[in-house]
Amino acid sequence: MSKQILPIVDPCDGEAACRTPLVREPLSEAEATELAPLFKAIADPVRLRLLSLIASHEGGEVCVCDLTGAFELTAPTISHHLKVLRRVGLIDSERRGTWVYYWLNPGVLDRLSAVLGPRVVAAVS
Amino acid sequence: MSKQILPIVDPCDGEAACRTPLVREPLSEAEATELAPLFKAIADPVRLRLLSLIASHEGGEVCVCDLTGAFELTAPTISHHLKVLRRVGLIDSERRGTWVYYWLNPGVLDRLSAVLGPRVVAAVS
DNA sequence: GGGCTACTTCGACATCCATCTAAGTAGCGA
DNA sequence: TCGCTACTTAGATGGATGTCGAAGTAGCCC
Repeated sequence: MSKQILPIVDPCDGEAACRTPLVREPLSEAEATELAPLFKAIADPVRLRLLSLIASHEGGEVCVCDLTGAFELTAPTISHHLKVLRRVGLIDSERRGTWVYYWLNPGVLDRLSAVLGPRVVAAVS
Repeated sequence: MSKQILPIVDPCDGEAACRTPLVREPLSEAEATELAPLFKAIADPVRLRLLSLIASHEGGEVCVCDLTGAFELTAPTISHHLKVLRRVGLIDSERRGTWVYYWLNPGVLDRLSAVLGPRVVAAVS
């Protein structure tokens, strides 16, 4: 009846900041300098919603035209926010004909989650 | 031999933004407005390191005097960053005699991690 | 009380940032 | 090629933010 927690997935690129949560040991200056821009990118209500709209969308990608309608903001402003998210690698985009599609880059969000939290994907033997 | 993932811990205060990760369904405007300031608070390399120093410290609390030495910044600047972290509820503090001690407020960091990530603490039957 | 230490608050300043309008680019269809 | 749609880039602007020095507050000890 003993509980056993076995981490089986580490969606990590091998860096210490990914493997070790904030709470386990002090973040180095280099790690903090690398992570801060990622958190800064999501530290805006519009970008949080954009990221969520993109990440949760059926099919994994969204046309910009589907995003602008969700906000009372001009198209350049939405474009600016998308650029911020793209610059830090959270999302990527491609033009296909008239439209531009955005999708979530896998792993990056998981890494941020892993830095903050003690939660681990676990399996049982 | 089937893997089974049973969430046993949900360090959540009951709000939707906590239970449901960003990737599962679109964040509401209210949720995004509430979460953004929290991410903004940790979206700075100095505050990330401060938070990590506090969170990972033996005994759970740290004297400010132990923090200032870790940075090449003036005391007012450190004090300012601590205030930012405290304002959003990530940390709390108390004066005991000459010194002021800071500690991590439980749950808040877990909640942010839960919003970003699909990772769940799991147990096995 | 006087002086010392440990912070915090205040005020200033330079920089960054979210937003807008206007203008630019890219594809499509007539 | 002309016009239309779908963005993106450029430039401007008001507001937020990180940092500092100086001053304020709080506790301790002589």
